[in-house]
Amino acid sequence: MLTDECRYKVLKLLDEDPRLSQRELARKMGISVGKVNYCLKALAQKGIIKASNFKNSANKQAYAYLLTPKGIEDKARVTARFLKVKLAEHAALQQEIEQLRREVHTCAAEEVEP
Amino acid sequence: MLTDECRYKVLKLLDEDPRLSQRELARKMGISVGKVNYCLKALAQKGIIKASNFKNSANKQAYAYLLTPKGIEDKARVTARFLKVKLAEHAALQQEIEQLRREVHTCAAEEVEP
DNA sequence: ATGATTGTGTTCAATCAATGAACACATGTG
DNA sequence: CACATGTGTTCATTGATTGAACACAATCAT
Repeated sequence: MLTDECRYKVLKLLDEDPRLSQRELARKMGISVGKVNYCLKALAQKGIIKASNFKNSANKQAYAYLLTPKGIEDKARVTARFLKVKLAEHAALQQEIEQLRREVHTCAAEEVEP
Repeated sequence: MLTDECRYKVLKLLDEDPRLSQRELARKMGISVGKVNYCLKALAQKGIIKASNFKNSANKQAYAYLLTPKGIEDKARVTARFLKVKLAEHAALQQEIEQLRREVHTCAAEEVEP
């Protein structure tokens, strides 16, 4: 896939340091190299990142994955969207926690009375 | 699988209404019937729930999935554990949101300056 | 009565994201 | 030169999840 979360994290990390290898990205993101590779290709195809010397270079060793102007724009958009989702999650979680607190109390009560 | 989340939700819903069908459970939990069936069997095998007339009954139409005493105990334990996890998630989310807020601001700034 | 419809639980082949070992290549090292 | 290390890339395998299909029971309509 290429979820918003993945997209956001990749762009954030590459914006901070475009010279991260796919394995470093994988480690920092907590996903596999295969998935990182897939995401990078997807983002490159969308023109969101540009790998310096992608595919036909004499120096195949390492790439720098640079955000294109479109990429910077996209990063802002995705980040904002992601924030929105997280805020919603936060609110939902808050409610769920309240519910859980009540559950814990009633369960504890049930536990006592035989 | 039989995650804590699944376990908690099933026990909560069945505690509220043991007469829920597997399809109703699936709908309320947002998962497939197959998974519900799997979870119920797992919980039954653990002795956490007991299906009235499970497997060898004249009336095969519908079961009531009742929490056993062990089930009630388990529900309390799982709920507490689940609450703990959710609180941790909540804290993590809070930090992530802070981070995102900063990101949004810097991105917006970058957007302006050419 | 009997056929049709609805509602059970159950099964299991198919799906699909995700993994990570394996590969080809390039560079650095001894 | 050989060897180790570090790239990106590939792809068979894994494993959870799905949901259509099935057998059975009860109810409804004719």
